[in-house]
Amino acid sequence: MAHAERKPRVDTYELVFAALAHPARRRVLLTLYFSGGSMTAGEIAAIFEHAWQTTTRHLRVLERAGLLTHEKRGRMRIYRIQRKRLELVRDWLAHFSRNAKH
Amino acid sequence: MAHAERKPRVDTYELVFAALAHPARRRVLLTLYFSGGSMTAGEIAAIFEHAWQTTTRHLRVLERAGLLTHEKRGRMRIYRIQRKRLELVRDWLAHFSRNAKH
DNA sequence: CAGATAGTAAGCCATATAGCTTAATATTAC
DNA sequence: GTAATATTAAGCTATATGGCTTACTATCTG
Repeated sequence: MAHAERKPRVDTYELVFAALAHPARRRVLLTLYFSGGSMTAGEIAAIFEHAWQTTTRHLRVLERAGLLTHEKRGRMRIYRIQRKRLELVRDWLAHFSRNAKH
Repeated sequence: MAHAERKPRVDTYELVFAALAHPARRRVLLTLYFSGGSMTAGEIAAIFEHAWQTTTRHLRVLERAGLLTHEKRGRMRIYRIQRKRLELVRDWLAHFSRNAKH
């Protein structure tokens, strides 16, 4: 195996689709987007009824998938949506409109 | 099942995104599409190395999500992709290009 | 009819996921 | 420094998922 850094697309798809599989995580993305693209972890956690530690974990999943990034500002973490990453999904979907044999 | 189209969208998203979360299921859809839109259960199972019973289950998940339908033809089941259902995903993605406050 | 073929169903098991709770860490406020 | 605040980390548990294997059903062939 060649040396790292070369994330094959396949794995990326994997992370992204898995991340989008949970309703809470999709909601985080939507909320984030409609709130201007960035929110603190606390603000994000506040939209859910479940324990905020649970949200923390969802944020980690989203970040691993590249759908979010965060930045430390004092004692807060500001999460920012990475819209670009969502294009991966669009790309995948595009397969179904091209090169069709039918 | 010729009833209504009363399924709340939310649940539908849930089923579709969950179905797409597994690489084998995404692959089924792609293979099906690039093979002309329909294949028998056996042909689909043949593309995988895992037991075909496992594929059967994946097919069930995809069908529940509305991404496939099947039709009995003799002792074979012919699975057909429902491309239209994939538009749900596109619709969801579209949220991120509209009405932005930023 | 028997036997082969195409496929699903059901049950078992290991692992993953997503809640929870209880720390722990870091920063700001006093 | 101590306390409060913002947040993550770690560990527990229940449930879901996705493999497997072993039936079982239905259809076609002779």
